Amino acid sequence: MAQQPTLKHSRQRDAILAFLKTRKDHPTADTVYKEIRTTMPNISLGTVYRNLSLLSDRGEIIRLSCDGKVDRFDADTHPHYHFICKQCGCVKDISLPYSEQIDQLANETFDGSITGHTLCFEGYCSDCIS
Amino acid sequence: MAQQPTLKHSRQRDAILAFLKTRKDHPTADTVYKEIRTTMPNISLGTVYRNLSLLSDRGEIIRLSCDGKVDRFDADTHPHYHFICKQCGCVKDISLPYSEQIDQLANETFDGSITGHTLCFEGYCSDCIS
DNA sequence: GTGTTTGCAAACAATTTGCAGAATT
DNA sequence: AATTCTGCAAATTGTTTGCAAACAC
Repeated sequence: MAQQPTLKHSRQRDAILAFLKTRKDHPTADTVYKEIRTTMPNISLGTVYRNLSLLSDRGEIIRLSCDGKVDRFDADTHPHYHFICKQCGCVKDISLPYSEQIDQLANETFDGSITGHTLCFEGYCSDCIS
Repeated sequence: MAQQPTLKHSRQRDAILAFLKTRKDHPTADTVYKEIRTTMPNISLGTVYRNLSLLSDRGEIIRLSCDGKVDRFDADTHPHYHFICKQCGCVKDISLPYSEQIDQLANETFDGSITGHTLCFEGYCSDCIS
């Protein structure tokens, strides 16, 4: 779709990607911003948003829109499912195998072309149950 | 969760629900607003939002957050799956049976309690393919 | 009459964007 | 030197909220 302009290196982008790789809790842009700022104090929120978009456009990270309000980001790019807690809003990975067959199945009766799907479970996380 | 205050009748709410029942394309709040305004010119956008939230809280309609940006609303409240077009953004119903088993399956390895899921397919709709 | 709902406008939260200067190739 | 990238601030978008008047029961 969008042709890629030559990509230049940037300390900021490196830091963002590196940080995301250390986290399994699917941070929001704001969380990324606040964390990175502890080691790189003048990074701006705009830069964080720009790089998160750039990275997810290039498939180096995944953008999650589970809750319909805040986007979250995941450095684990292999297709997998998520869970969102109705109480605290935390997002976790679900260890079910990703099913390509369901796309075929859906395609059979669909007047168009299905290329993938996102599946988000909801309920209460272990912390919110107790 | 939230205790229900006695519900009073409102022409606006009736109109919104009636309108939604005539549509299968999962309109956004803004679409609802613009449509209703053709027959009820001084309805306000705030009222539309308030009633859409109220109706979905009461389970009379469903709020869809497929694309992570705009919410859409559906008067068809029985659990079913959706499709969103990567090109034009239209949202359509998918005629796959809703699977309760998948929640059980996910629950088996999940440290918490899963109560449901939302599944959204993506790809290109018939109009965008040609 | 009491309490809910409305219209309006202002407030809000998340995200995007324009621009001049800094960094990368 | 040519471009991309950054910081900053202002702009945009979608949605929520406070308030006084209007409406429903």
